[in-house]
Amino acid sequence: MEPHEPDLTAVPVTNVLAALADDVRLQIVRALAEGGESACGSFDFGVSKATRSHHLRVLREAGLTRTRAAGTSRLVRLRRDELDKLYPGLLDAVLTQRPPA
Amino acid sequence: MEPHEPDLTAVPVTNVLAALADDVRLQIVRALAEGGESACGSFDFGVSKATRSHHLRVLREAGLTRTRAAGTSRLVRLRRDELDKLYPGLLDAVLTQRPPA
DNA sequence: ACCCTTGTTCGACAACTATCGAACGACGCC
DNA sequence: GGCGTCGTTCGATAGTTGTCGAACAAGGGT
Repeated sequence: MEPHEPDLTAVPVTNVLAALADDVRLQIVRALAEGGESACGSFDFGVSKATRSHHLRVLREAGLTRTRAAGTSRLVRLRRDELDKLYPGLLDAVLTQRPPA
Repeated sequence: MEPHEPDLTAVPVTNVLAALADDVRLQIVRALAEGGESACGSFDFGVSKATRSHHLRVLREAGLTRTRAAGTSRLVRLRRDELDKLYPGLLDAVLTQRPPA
């Protein structure tokens, strides 16, 4: 089964934005941006593994991440270069933690 | 009744992104970015006026636009300065028309 | 071979959202 | 005052999405 990793240019902008417009997924993206390639299991944000798997699929199908198998785990990484090339400033704008004031 | 125009810093990023993650709303935002302040009625993107009104409210409540009454119309404008300050690069990244290839 | 760990998939369910027509309200104009 | 325009709000509906538990599949270790 192919991992469904689309060409980023083929994904409508609205899909990319929708993928980022969820708190859990944004936390995943932040963790990936900071920690680099990580196993799915490392994202414990208070949701079940079924839900986590769902969110990872949404991110993957929106062209935001790539996944590869590694033993019994799967390693996920941000497609940062492509993202920055196609949407310069988007990730930076979204990832930056804003001051609470 | 106040027009519900929140402080941008009080709006969660996910709300801003969700507001942009819709094709109709993105067209509205693009039109505003190009044409400046415009009347609600100038956005005819194949939806009813009820739906248009709904989308304009979503944009307003996400802090993306401001609305003011002007006679029988209402003029909407993009809060571009604030947006660019708080999320530098976001609008630029999203507004740029992608090459179809 | 067995089991444990890691993820995915499958319903199911609740919540949200985009859409519409119709009713309503506000304003300007004749 | 009366009418037409512009826009909002209401109620309904169909579709999408976030969430879960349970079942399943694939690997690694012992």
